Amino acid sequence: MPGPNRLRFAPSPTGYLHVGGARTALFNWLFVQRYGGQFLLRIEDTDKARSTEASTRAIFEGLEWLGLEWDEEVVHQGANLERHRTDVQRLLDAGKAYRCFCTQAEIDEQRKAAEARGEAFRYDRRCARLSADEVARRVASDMPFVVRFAMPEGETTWDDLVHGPITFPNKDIGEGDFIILRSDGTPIYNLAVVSDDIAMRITLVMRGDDHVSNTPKQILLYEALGEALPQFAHLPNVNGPDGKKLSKRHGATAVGDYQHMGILPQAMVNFLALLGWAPGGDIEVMTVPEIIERFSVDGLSKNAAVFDLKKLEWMNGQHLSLLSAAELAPLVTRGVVAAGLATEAELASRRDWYFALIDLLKVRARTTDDMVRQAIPYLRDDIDYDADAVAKTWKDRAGAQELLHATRDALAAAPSWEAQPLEDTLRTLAEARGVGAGKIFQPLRLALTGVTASPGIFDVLVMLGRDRSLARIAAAMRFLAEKS
RNA sequence: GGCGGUAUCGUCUAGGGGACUAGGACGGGGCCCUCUCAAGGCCCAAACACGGGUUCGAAUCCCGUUACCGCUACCA
Repeated sequence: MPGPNRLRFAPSPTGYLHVGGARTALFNWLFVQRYGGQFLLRIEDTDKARSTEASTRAIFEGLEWLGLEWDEEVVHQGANLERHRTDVQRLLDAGKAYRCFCTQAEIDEQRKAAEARGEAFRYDRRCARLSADEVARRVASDMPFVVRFAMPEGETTWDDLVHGPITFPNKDIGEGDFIILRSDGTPIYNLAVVSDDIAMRITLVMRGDDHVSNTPKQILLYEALGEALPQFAHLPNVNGPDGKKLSKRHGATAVGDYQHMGILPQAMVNFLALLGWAPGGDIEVMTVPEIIERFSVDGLSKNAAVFDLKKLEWMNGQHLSLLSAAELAPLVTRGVVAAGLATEAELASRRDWYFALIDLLKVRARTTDDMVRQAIPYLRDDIDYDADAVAKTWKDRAGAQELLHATRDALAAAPSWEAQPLEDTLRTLAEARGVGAGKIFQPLRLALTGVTASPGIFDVLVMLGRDRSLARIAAAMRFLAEKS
């Protein structure tokens, strides 16, 4: 096999980068990382009406976030119009394509008639039978035409890297002699793709399953052009929970949405990689280098996969735990600052404390957004009490008040403000009062954090510090006094 | 309608003729740990779409049926 692998991801810039596209890009990238070669990016912007600059940017941003760096310059398909026309001309010169002067209305009529007869429509190639003189005369008189590919007899087969051999009888490919050049002189998708893949010296076309029926057309085009064929690999679709193509109706579909939900790019990559590929063993949580090391085309599966948000969140939690506080800090800081909980400078000024907080929160969070939410009691001066928690934990207001009072006195008298002495203090208090330690911890937790779920109570006390802890308890007592 | 693709627990999948009383993971249920919540550990429920072959033997190979998906444009 000559030359290095050259693969490309070729999205059309008609929206954001959705998870299916990201998965396709990822597999192309993984193949190159694993087997060597180049991963190229081509923007298929020949449909001017639907293509936007903003969505091109969104695609770049999505790929960059995932860490899927591409090689060489980005190719914009729209810039290659001249080559596309030249390739059409080559086909025309070689007699592999011909001008068709049938109007849209005529074709529609034929199509309708065929349907009425219950038959599949196929172009009757009447224009292929026009004499050279007649064609010249019509062209000279400025009669509009499209260029059609002259479909050969026989059948077209390729050995798909994921599906194995796939064969199409040529008579069943599309509507017969398909159009390759519009009457306005612009190329149709299949021609543009082939022309570009040849120019980019692509050796493996790895794309979504929805392209399998385009493949025989493209193979025929390569052959008519006298060019060597690349290999093909068609990845199964990514569907929503109802088994239908993933769409907005299913919730977040853009990779950017997951970034904003606090999903880690490495978790997204890990999750996406497992959608349609399996390493073979029982390993699931992997770093990107581990995925690359294990990646193999043999592990690609043929069947469509359903995107399961629950599993993504679980996986994100796994990756969160894998990262150090230092690695997580920039991500969490962004959220903390955006939520107006603290400034970057404030966090930097007590770095050790901040990192300790991150370590405490990361194990009980599934996203970085969760961490920001859970960090609130430690960053704000005042806290709100969760209504349900108050109703349950401080049900007996007078009793709770009295208990908090005793707790505060005990804590205020603690020999030092560290986890172990604080634990000894509170357990001694519980014993003295003849109650289980939990009976003291929960009301205290609510006073300290406003909620019933938090890290261990001694860690909370330490994170809050002596002054703030005692102040919180005092505030809770005032709250209870007012309410009773 | 035609053509193509796919078919293992609810979901992601392992499995490529005997190692399958079908394994792992998410999710669900239970227990343990425990100051709560997570994390972690242990356990439970849960699948080879159906029908024919081939074979001593089929989740694995072949054919058919069914279901689902895709394509069937002067969209990409």
